[in-house]
Amino acid sequence: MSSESTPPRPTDAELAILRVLWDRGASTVRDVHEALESTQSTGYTTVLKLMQIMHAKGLVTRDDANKAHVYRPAVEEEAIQRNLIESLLDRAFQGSAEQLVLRALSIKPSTPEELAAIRALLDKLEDTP
Amino acid sequence: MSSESTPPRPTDAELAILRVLWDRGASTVRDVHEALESTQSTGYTTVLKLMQIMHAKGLVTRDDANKAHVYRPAVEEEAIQRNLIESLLDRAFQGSAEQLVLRALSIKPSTPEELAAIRALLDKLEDTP
DNA sequence: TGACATCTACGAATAACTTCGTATATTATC
DNA sequence: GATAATATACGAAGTTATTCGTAGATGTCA
Repeated sequence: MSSESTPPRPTDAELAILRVLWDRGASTVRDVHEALESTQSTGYTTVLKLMQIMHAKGLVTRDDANKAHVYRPAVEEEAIQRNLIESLLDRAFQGSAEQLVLRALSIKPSTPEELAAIRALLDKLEDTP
Repeated sequence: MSSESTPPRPTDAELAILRVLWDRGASTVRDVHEALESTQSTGYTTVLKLMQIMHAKGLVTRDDANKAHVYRPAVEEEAIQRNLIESLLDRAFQGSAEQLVLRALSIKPSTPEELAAIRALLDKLEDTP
């Protein structure tokens, strides 16, 4: 039954747009463009074109009832994150999630709360193998 | 003093070659090509060209004393891994290393030993803030 | 030395991603 | 309804990554 269609891999520009959509929810091109303006400096039509491409790829859905089309993410943030991590595991960590985790934890100083959250997950993983 | 020159970002093909060099140590183009053959099916001159580009970029060093040049990695595996993780953090996790760790841990079932290693690192992080 | 194998150098084709200008359609406003 | 504002659609250029064929240099060995 499970037809697990491999979620498409977003490019960098696409990922930036997806993040806006995940954060804001349904948005017009203008919304996304303004949200990205603080960080990047891409033209309006560039964002438009990218979102059209993403629509063709099935990364977003689109409601064109009104003049300004409204876009929504068609992929789950968690699924994309999982994909990106698996790709990174294959390419740079020989598949070892633990190496990646160790490396990630040593990059940034974490707050006690964050460390506690990770510890809690470890507990759960050890309990239910 | 620290002139922390940002390590260059390897592409996918470059990363595959770097992994061979990290594993095997000093290698000729032929060595790398043969090592990659099991996984990919890239032509010899393709690998050659890539390694020449990597040399120009400073990703590898080269000893051309003999006819077959000998290449060595010029960047540390750990530094590249750190870079890739930081890039992924910025692009997909809003900088939250914890989210990435939690996601990574939930992907693959880990052995008790691996979980213990992570736990040990957590202990260390909590002890020395 | 001469024939053969092996290597590097180089140019160039292909594909993917990103960018934006221009044209055209739609909506709002006076 | 005319004008301005705003939207989409489309084509195309620039960049980067990947690929490989061919030419020329270098080494091997009988």
